[in-house]
Amino acid sequence: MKHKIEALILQAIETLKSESVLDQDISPKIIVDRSRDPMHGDFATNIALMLAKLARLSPRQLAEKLITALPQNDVIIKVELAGPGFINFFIDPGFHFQVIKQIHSAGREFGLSQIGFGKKVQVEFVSANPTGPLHVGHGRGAAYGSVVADLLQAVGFDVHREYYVNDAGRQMDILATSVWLRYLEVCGEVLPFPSNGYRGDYIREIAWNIHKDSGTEYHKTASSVLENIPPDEPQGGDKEAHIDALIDRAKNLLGETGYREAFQIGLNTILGDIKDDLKEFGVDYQEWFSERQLLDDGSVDKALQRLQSGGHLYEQDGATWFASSRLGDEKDRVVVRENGQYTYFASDIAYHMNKLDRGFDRIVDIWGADHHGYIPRVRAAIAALGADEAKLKVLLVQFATLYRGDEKVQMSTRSGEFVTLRQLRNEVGKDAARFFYVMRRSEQHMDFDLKLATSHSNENPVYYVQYAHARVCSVLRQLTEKGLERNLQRGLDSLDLLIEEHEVNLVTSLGQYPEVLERAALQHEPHQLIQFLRELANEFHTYYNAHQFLVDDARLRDARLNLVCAVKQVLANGLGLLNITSPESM
RNA sequence: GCGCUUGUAGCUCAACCGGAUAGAGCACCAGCCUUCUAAGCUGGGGGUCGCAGGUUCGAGUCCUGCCAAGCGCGCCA
Repeated sequence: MKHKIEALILQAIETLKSESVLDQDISPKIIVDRSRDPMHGDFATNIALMLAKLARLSPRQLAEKLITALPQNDVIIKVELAGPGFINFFIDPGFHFQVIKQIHSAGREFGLSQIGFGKKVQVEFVSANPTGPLHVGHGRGAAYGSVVADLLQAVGFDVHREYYVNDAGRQMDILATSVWLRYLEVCGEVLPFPSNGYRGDYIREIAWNIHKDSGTEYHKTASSVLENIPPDEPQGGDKEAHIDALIDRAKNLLGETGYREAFQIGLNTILGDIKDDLKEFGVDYQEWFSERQLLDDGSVDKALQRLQSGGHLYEQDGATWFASSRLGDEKDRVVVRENGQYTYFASDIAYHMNKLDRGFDRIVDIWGADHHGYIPRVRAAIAALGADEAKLKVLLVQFATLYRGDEKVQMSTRSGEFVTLRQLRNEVGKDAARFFYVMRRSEQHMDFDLKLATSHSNENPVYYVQYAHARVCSVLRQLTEKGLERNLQRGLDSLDLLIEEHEVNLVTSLGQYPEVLERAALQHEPHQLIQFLRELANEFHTYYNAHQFLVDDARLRDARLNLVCAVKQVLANGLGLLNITSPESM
């Protein structure tokens, strides 16, 4: 409808151009908005205010001419000039009600569109290091990312969801070594645990399982492990040097293959947990992309060569630098360290080159807000690789500060003290958790009160929306119990009986659903969909309290049932996009 | 110190690429269940949109400065 009016205005402008009221070369952006106040009709445009200067007319004069030039059509019953020069459009109420027919025929498809034109878009999100289970901090990125991806798909993009697995690098070595040291404890060895190691119970579990499956295959004595290892921090040493020495010792004592095996078992176990968690949380990926693969298949080399040939690399202090400051970054960045190892950034350049080479029209990276300083260097890399950096869209998710009542919950992966996503899901349930996470704008800091979220009280707004759905189902059950049947066609033929204010409001809202989806998707703002669903639920509950649906008049009854079934359908569609269930009863 | 993000009702948050009288929920007060689920509805109080300038027909929204909070400024990931 919005687009229809936009088209009409455009025609009117063309007419005025041909009459030389407007210059030929102007091509204004037509903005049509839903009117907030019903007094102002259904839609409004400010186009006359925008173009008044160019037309050398007062806004109201121009609006007058535009209204006159508006082509004949069958949907607009009244056009008004208002205020400083707004043009308000009043839609034929009968036309509003046609949306009920559309909803009944489109069903689950209602609201979907093709404005994405099948463009290929890659969405990468969560990508947490596989060094421990996902915690509630990752939950927001998971919920947000998956809904952003689903929304883009709903409006016609070809979406590829991806998790970048950081299965290389020092953190993974620390993980493997932590597992091995715990394993040695299971074997009966007594040795101090490094302050920089991963201390979570899940490490012990993995160690225990390795011992169960492989016995003493990786067993070495404590003395051979600790011999000549520099002291840990609590003993006055350097914790980094200490853990690095332990990593080297593990590689020496276990040998390349032995170490690799232990490493792999740890990785597989944790990554497996992460995959399970996300799946249970309603998050599905098309691809789990391995960082190690980039290193192993020479992609990182290739990426650096490409930067080299473009003249973007230089040597200094024994390291290789990427001249990112020439491309908008604060300073240049090291890609190959003095010791010959690639930095994390090097593989990230390769990863983004890979994304570009796969032919995505758009690349969406969803990161925690603490990584915002990373954006300029990745943009610089994309530009240096010769690609259009506008293809990259980075969306930041602020961390949720966790509270239990008034008390702030402190979390640290290393110490193993955190609330896992699994715990949250078990306590709150998938529906409430997802709803809660996506309810606010992603850049907005968020207080997540576990006490509130875990309490199954009516304060949780997800129940409010779900309840509206369940109520419609309940009405339909009542209908059957009364021995009545719904006649769809009779209802559709009787839509003109829906004259109550509540009914008009509901139908108007239903008609907005496709616009809401479009906006939420293009602006990457799932909370707009939530907002809409809450409003729709509110209008339904109000209607429910004000009017009886199961009335004696069969025509009115069927018309109303068609309306509430349309509401049910849209609620289910919206909740479905959020991957939240639509219960038949509560 | 520099950079990014945020600042709206007592609390948590909305406000559609600048638009007409800034809206919800929670909390508070007063009402509504012999009628389709009261996890609901109706009404009420509650605001110098952080502060000060600027841009224009019009600013919570854009620009500048200041104040405050979070985050970031490694040859870590």
